[in-house]
Amino acid sequence: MIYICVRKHFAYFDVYILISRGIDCRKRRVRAPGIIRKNKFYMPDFKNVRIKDIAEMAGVSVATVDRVLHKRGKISEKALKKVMDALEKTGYKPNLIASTLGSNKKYKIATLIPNPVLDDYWNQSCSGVFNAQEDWEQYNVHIESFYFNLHERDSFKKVAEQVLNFEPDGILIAPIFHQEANAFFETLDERKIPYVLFNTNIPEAKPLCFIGQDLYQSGRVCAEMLTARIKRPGNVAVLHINEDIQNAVHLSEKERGFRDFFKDNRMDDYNIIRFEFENYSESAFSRELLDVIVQNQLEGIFVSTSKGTHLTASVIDKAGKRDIGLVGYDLLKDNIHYMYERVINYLINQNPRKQAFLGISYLVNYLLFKKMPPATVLFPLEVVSRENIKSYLNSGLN
Amino acid sequence: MIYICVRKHFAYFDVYILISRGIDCRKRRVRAPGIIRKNKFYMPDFKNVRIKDIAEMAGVSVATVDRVLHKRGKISEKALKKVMDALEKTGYKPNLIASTLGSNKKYKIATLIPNPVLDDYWNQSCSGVFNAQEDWEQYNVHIESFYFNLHERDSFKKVAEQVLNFEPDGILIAPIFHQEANAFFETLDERKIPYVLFNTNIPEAKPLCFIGQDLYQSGRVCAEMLTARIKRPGNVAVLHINEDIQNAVHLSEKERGFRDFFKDNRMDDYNIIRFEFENYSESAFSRELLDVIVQNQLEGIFVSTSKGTHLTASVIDKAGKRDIGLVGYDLLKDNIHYMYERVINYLINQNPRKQAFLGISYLVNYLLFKKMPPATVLFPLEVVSRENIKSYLNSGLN
DNA sequence: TTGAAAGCGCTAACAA
DNA sequence: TTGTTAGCGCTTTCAA
Repeated sequence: MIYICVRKHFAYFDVYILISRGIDCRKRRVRAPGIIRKNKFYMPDFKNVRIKDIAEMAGVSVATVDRVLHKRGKISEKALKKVMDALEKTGYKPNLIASTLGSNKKYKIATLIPNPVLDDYWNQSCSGVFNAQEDWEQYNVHIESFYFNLHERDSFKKVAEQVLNFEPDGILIAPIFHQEANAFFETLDERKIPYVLFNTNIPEAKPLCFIGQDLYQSGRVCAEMLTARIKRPGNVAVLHINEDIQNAVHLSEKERGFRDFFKDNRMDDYNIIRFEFENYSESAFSRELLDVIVQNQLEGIFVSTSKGTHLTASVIDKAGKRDIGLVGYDLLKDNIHYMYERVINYLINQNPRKQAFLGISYLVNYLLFKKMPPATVLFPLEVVSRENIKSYLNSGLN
Repeated sequence: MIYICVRKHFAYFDVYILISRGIDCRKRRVRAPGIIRKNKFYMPDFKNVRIKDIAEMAGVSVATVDRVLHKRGKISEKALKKVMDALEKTGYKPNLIASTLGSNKKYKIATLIPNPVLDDYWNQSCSGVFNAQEDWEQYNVHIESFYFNLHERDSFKKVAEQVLNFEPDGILIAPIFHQEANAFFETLDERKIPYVLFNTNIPEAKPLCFIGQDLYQSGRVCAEMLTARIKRPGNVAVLHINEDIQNAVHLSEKERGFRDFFKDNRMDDYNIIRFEFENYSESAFSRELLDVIVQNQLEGIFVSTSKGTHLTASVIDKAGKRDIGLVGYDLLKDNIHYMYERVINYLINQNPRKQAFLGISYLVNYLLFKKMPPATVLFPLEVVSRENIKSYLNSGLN
């Protein structure tokens, strides 16, 4: 039980909280006597409840309370009950600052993502990791980045091995290669190493959290924006331009959303055609795509990948076909260029930088403060156009 | 001087750092012997330099080092030099966590914003404050909200007085009333109370930070989206619907951007007409607006305020004029409704919740960790449509 | 002008 | 199963 004793002292109140066994636990001189709501004591100027207070209330030691809080060691039923009671009554919240300082642990976090050198998209993820690194270095967390080759499954396997050797306390992973990733997750689950997934979801995995976007809905948004741009209905192409088939599911979800938008809005006067380009040389791609455009008299194009977006834009630009609507993904350097050039009309921002940044934050908060992240975080489907693109480029990680 | 002594021990290294006077300050068994860069020692697994280390290097006490670090109290030239030297050599960085814990200070933050009861926009700001409150309460920061009446300048003055009496360590302000706010800022500057501005910028003020949006550009985005929606050029209206003229500058910036978009894109086939509605009763407003719509054969409407957006939508809806394009502001409950109802086509999200949340975060980080926020934070101009609105509603404060 | 020492709230090793 | 105690790195009071 909590008893409160208030004595007026000029403009102030002397406040005592008497906790259980009649112990005068605290005394403070404050401006207002505070209030009790739901059996809990609230006082603006007042100290928070500490472990020590809980211990005194429950008639046990701080170590016992600590054991209850962290579910470690063994505790008698009786002690457990008393502590839980006190916790409940006071609405105890741990002081995370004291906790990190006290534990004085060092945490190692690994990232397992595609090599940023060859791909601006992953380069942006990378920069998100670096930003997080700066934020957390004072908290005794060390982040080590491991990069695999986006085009080689074996590279993923090999680098995953390196990550294991690093013995991280947590990992941020872009699980591009479904199968290889799954094998890796098994090891992680065994060793109880928590991991956060981003960009690509793997349904079988049991990560701390997945960070990404709703791909189906993202396809719908692209359809919405593309049709807003197109003046007269006609042929519309879905282009899957990727280096490997790994992304198959990923991309077809977007296509499904894209097509459903037309269906649901009864836009029967549009004809949607699908094309895939895989492992093409640039000149071959250029030729093929041009063929597609001319032969089908395309009114609009939806590209399902970020890199594919500027590859397509480049072809359209060279062919002088700017009247074709073009919608794609992400604020890559080249995409930004073609947006200003009015070749690309809309970009959906997948925000790789923020995805990575948030992933690290979740990991750190989990390790340091035992704070559980949400199981799934789906980022907003940001529509970027010529007029608002700068506002996105200038805005940080807020 | 820093001396390092490394001894190989199987796969590990015993590392000693010998700091000045030959004191063996630390010994750790680590995986790699670390490196020296720019005369500083870096070691992944290694402890940071502490005040104690500096004190030992300089041959003084920790108290003296603390005095140097915080420029408080008097120190002899000699001691100062020695400490500065050690600080320099080691690249000392304070442990902010220990610092906050040690000082055990309590911070009071006040918010000075319009009363949330009557306006969903400010209600959302409010909820951002509450979210921040939850995040920070365990860190000994107490947030007190002070509300003024959006329609009365005097109320701002009065409540500002109350804020002062509360003696806050920092304030978050939505400075709706230009003049009154300026007077308030003077007092704050005098008393050296830091404040963060959000929503409305006041050029003369010297806040810690301003959080808002680029209003001009926001008007341009609205024009862009509205014209994407409109099928054939024609009359377009700019509607300023507000309860008072205070927002004048605020709103005309948006209008300027809106108009410039048409100019810059040579869309001469559009005719832009401006209307103001002030202090109307709902029925009068409804009648007047309907008049405007019919008489001008409007193709599209741009509403510059969030509340005005659903007021307009309601009129359009009742009149069954859904073919008129409508673009406005913010994810207010009523706006969301009319977006699903296909009356509103696009909303620009000003994100009042996040603006307030971030404002508090900046204030707390400044007070607790001496972390300086950016001078200006302009939020991205988020385009919200029927297809991506859910992704915005579901996403939290990330 | 300086230093010793007692906190801040929590953790964890050790003893009982 | 429980309690005691010495940290974590910094601040701050008090005495010298």
